[in-house]
Amino acid sequence: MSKVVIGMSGGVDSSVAAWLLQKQGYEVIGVTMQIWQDEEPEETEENGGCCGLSAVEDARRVAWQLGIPHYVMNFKKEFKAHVMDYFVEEYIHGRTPNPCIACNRFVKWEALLMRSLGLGADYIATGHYARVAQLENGRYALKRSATAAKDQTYALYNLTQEQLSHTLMPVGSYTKEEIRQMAEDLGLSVAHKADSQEICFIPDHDYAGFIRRERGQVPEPGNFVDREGNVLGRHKGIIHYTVGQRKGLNLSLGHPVFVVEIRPETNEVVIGEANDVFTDMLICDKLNWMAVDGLQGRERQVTAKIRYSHQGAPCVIREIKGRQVECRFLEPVRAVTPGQAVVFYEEDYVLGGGTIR
RNA sequence: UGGGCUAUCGCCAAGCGGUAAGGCACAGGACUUUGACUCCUGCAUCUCGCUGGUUCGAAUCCAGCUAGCCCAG
Repeated sequence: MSKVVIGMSGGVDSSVAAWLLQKQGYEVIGVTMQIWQDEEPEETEENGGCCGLSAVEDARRVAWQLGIPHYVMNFKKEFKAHVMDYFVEEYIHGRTPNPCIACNRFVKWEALLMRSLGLGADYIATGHYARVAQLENGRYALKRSATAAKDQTYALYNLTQEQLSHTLMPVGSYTKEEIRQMAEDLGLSVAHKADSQEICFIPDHDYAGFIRRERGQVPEPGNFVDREGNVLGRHKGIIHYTVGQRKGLNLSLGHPVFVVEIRPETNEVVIGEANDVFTDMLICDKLNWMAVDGLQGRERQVTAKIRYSHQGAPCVIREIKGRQVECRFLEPVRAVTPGQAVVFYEEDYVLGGGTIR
């Protein structure tokens, strides 16, 4: 019997995932990762399923209901190094990070998988809405979940072949509604728990304040300028902004204006009209290939997602010097943002992805 | 200290005697395993620079005052 470690967040999805694996005949071991929470989870408020504060208690209860062992593993060091520090560093440099992607690659997989294999497990599993498949070319690739409404492959594009080969994602074949229904039928206490959302390690949503506390320094105010260089006003420091942003600029120009570019070298935030935030090209680096082993010099027509909640847009990708990929969209896309991930899809498979620069 | 113009929500701005449009900004909510975008709701009532007057009724008419702008000195 194959042994699988399931990462249990205390949410509905991973809870049902554990049961599905059990039903499929695996020897299931529940593990909840402690990544940023304080030792004393006193604030047991409803805080979502991914990595909320009530994670350990809820996960333990579910494991007991399913009759599987449950352990808590501490990954705070890894989380701090690969997620929190990365998050702060990106903002300081005027980019907009996606902490969930880093957390998946380095904490949920790299760290948890290594420790699980060390414990004699064959696989690790999660409650993500995605599917893992081995293709005819021998490579492993993520396949979109059965429902377009809930697909989390974007946040997982950075997983390696090694990691994918030891990964199971049982809920990827179902809809969110079906999963909730199963949880209810099983009588799981977390059946109606709210979905997770927002940055888990910044519950108050004040990420600028978080960066200030982590860095111990206040971001420098600077100028808002238009594309001609005219000064339009003062900004609070570049960490407060991201490309495409409208709210919080405090600029009253009679019509809505948006951030079109952040210039860390001059500490300027460039402001433009709604149209100015559309572009038809982007360049990305730090590529991770999945369904294929690189582009081998040829161009490919793919569908690219430039943010988590993006329906995807058709584009042509090709390799350029410096191990980078150029992506030309057939129709302009809104707010291409440095630091965010671009993920390429062919059919329902993740071809690969990279970091927008 | 001659003449002219203007003073309505944080910004812009409708209103022209009948009981304060709208946009931007801002706040709250929805959406969302990132940041955003988007959507919904709210946002001047001892109130329309101040003080009086005319009128059944004034932000809207009249007078004076104050402030700012422009043109002349």
